[in-house]
Amino acid sequence: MKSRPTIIDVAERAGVSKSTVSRVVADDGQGVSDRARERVEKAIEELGYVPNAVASSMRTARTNTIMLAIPDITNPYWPEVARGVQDVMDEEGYSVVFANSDWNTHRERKYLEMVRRNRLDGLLINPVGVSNDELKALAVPTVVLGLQQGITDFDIVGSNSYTASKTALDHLVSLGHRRIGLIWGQRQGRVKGPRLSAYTDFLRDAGIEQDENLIVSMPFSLAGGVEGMGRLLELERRPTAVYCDNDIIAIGALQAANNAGLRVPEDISVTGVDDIFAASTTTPPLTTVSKPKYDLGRQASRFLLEHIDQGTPDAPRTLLLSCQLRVRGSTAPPG
Amino acid sequence: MKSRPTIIDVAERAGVSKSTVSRVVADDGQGVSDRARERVEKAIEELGYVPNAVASSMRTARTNTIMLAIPDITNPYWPEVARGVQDVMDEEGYSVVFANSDWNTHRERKYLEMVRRNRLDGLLINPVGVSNDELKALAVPTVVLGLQQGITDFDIVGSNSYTASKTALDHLVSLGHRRIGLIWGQRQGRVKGPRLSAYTDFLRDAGIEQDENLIVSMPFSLAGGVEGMGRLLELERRPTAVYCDNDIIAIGALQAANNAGLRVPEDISVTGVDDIFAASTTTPPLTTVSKPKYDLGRQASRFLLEHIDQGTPDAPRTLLLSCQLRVRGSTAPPG
DNA sequence: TTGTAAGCGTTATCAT
DNA sequence: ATGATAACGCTTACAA
Repeated sequence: MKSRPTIIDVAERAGVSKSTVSRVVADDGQGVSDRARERVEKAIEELGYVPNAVASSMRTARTNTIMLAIPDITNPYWPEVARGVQDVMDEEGYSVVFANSDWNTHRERKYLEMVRRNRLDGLLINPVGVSNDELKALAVPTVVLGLQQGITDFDIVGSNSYTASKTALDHLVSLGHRRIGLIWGQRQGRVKGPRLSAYTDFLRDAGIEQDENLIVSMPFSLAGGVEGMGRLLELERRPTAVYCDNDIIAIGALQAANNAGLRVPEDISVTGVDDIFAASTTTPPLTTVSKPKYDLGRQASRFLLEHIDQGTPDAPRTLLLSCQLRVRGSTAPPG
Repeated sequence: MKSRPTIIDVAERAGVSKSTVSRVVADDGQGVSDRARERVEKAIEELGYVPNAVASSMRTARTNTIMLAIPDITNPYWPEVARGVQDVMDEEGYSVVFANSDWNTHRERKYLEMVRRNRLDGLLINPVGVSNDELKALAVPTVVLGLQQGITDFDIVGSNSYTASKTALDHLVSLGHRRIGLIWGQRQGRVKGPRLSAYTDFLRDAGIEQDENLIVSMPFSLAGGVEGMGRLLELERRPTAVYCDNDIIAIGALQAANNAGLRVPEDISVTGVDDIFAASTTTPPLTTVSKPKYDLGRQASRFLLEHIDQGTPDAPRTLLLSCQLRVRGSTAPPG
């Protein structure tokens, strides 16, 4: 049971030095005679030689591996983002290590340490607890996924939910709605939410009277949506439409409306945000604001690769991809 | 801009040798005096030393990293499996690299090569094209996810869909259905499907007349489900219930039934397999066979870790986790 | 208990 | 165009 052939075995077999073998493997178009190249390639073939990336990393201080740290791959929002990341990294010959922080700062910190120990080349992160400074202390090329309060020194790639929310609200208003509820998702004390300000700003600009009672704050879950819609339906003056902070909440709201014997959209309209798969399979299918999830992953990856190759640029950029309103069946003029 | 401190820096600062530092870092409870340990720990602290895993791998020939190769993380079935893998690997200090083959054998082969180059410690794979022999040639601890035809030399962790299908069929029959359609998912010429045999076997055992027309084969997609249900509804003698090969197909079938003006479950019952998130949010919610996706990931990981730690066992095992029937709203006695 | 020293498989520098 | 040779940072016999 002899172990894997090394560059030396190849060199011996080809009758050249390690250096030459290394040169043909690197394939930089460096100076190697055709004759030498041929013999080396033949030897590689015969021995089934596969270069040892670990040894290479040792010398070059590059691992060609990055980490993607997100809260939870099980949340229907993330797989597409992950796929975007995966695809561009793959093209560029990078491996991507996945990490699920589970909204747990402690776990998240462990991942940062893993990045250091394993000398990963970069980090793509949707931070749930770590600060701008901690990220800075990591001293590794980093791009942040999603708009985050307090992130000032890194490139950020997110989506323009402020504008997107306005589009959705505009859709509702143009249908004739004036009394619009908001089920707003609780983030753990971070971003107060472009979506909340979009709501307030929009209503003000549209000259619609604001009503504190129409705003409820709920966890990002089906149950949160159910509960939130429940609250809204208890109101004396019910909303005719409800704008939910994400699709999962919206689906919960849809269910609550159904359970209360209301028809959607005839009796009440509902909209969500994200456009996860399940949003298209409800009855009625959910009108929602589609986030460019896949592209978000791709763009963030491109930025990260730039940082890795060309060093972190002087001024951090914020790239906001635009969202798209997908009008489906859950919205209609007020009954 | 000095680079990261190495074990030598720590040694110097603590006034000991590298070996000693290495010993306290390894923390094997090896012979190290309390005094030495203290000084080393202090030095590590002060310097902010983080061991270089790459260098370590170089010596130990272990990377503490495995690869999870699946067709597509975007398919709602996989994220939970991935999460299971992630969680146990995390506990054991392993990183997991993700790879999406996209049902492309070529891509899949590239991933196998990546496993070699990067000297990964193990592979968890749902093979889409590579053969048992190719996997064997990899010579890396491997566990296969999902029952696969032709895999003879590896541990397999899957779910008992044969039994599960029978349970679902039994549910339908006990509700009174006798004419049960099957929308069967096309795999790329691999497993003919325990689900198909389950169907045939079950009907035979239940003394129900078989009808070729009730079996249609479709791609694993929403469109496939729509189309499949369409075919079934064109039949002179329509089925009163349809058993679908997975939830996505079932959801498509549900939509087709709705579009045809049929009520589910009053006019026709529908069941799926997998229990993806969207299955619980349709109207009516889908009765389905729930696969132990998370556990599947966990179990497969445990097997893999055994192989890594104790070497590949003599006889490959096949572990079939059992599925659970989830009766929801899409099934009822025939109208 | 501690230290010395020999690798691990590459890449990069410097001669030739 | 090619070859010696010195790192890279760690682990692990073996010696002391």
